[in-house]
Amino acid sequence: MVKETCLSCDIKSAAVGFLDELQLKLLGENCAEAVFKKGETIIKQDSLSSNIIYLKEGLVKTSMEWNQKHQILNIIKAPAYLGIPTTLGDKINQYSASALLETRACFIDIGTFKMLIDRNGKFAYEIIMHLCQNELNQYRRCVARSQKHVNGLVADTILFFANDIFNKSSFSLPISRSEFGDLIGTTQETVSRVLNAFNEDGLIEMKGKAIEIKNHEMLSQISIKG
Amino acid sequence: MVKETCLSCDIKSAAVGFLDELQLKLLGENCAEAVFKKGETIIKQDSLSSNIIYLKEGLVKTSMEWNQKHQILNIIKAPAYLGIPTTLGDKINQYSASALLETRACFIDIGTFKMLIDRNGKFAYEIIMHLCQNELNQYRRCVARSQKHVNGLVADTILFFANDIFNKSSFSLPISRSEFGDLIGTTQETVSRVLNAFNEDGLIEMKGKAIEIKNHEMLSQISIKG
DNA sequence: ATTTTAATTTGATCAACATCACTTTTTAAA
DNA sequence: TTTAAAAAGTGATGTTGATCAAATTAAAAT
Repeated sequence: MVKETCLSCDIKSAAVGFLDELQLKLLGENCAEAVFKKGETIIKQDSLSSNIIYLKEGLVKTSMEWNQKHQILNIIKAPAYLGIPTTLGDKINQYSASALLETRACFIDIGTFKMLIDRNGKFAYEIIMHLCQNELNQYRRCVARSQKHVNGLVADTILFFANDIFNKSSFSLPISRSEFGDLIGTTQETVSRVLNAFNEDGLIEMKGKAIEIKNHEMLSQISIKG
Repeated sequence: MVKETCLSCDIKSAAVGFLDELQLKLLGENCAEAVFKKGETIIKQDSLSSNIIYLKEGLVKTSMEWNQKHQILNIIKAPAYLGIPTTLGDKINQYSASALLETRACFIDIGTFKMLIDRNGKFAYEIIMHLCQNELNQYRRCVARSQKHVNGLVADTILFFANDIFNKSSFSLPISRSEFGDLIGTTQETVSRVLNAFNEDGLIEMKGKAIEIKNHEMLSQISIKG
């Protein structure tokens, strides 16, 4: 198998787009691609953080465990970086990441990543922008989660998958009811009840994991009102 | 009044510590210091974001408003940067910041800040580290807030002020009961009740805003158990 | 000093959602 | 195909903390 070089990669991140040929070569020599099946762990909380990860294809959740409970922090769709905060911010991984769908990921050596930040200001700036936007999103999620009621949060999540992840109003939910609960800070039972209520009311048409949005308008209303 | 130059500033950030003389001069020519009284707004949500702010002295809260309710995102003690995510991540400020105590702050021109990132890799790397650590803290706070009960959150907050902000077990709470509620996602009534219960039980000694921790051990237990 | 305004406390009631217990359905394994 | 195991649905009950209402205290303003 011929190793794909970063030079020829057609799904470069915005940051990598600013690297020159030499830097791309350096990156290519210090990264490795791996494929994760649905459910497989990519980053394990409490293990040593060792690589920056760039997702080329797939869908990933990040989650943090605390007192046996765990909470989903984020759902990340390729192409995107994964785990920069936990890799650069701490020696030990502060959260886990696992594949929600089959996922292809490049593992980039930290030393190389640091070197690129050091040598290429445009690269560094793109990484900074990315971190800033991430943090803003995190703030928004956190505020929503603590201020909206479950109906609003469930509506939010359905719209999130439809609009941001799958770009269509009909999709297969890539998470269980229990994970859905971990994402919005509630229990699987409550998620089940709310989803079924939405189904009854004709807002969505649902069979198992298959969801189709039937009333986008009403769902947005519920999302906004909370 | 003689303008204090960044060169002679003795509370430089770690990042600024990596700047050379020329870059320090550039920074000094493109920043301005201002003093905010307790309660004054430093960053206003929904206004245009225009400067990176470096806090030299004081204490600040950042908060996000949504549906008339607002939530405190963070309490930031000088010396520290303020508002990098909202300034670099969006044209419009996504959150507000206001002084909890009298605060001295340097306003740094965005263009200059970007230039420093571009020209000095060590500077950029320090900023990146700072953003990463911030994001990890934000994750922890968010998980705690949605998984702990109010007793645990109130205990957390008392310990936070004692350990991280004032470095002593006796201090004057720089926020109202209502702000305390916004910080942990509850109401002023609930905060009042819990604080008074802690007072009754001898965990703290409280008179108005003055708080003294009497039982550090027990408070930590409550904080951990949630 | 007195009035006004805001912050805090306290009590009573209520609603949202968790928890528990159990059934049903789906998926995976043997 | 059958069995086992996980996921999802449903009802009954309970708890936490919100909400509403009012009193008290503290802080500003005149």
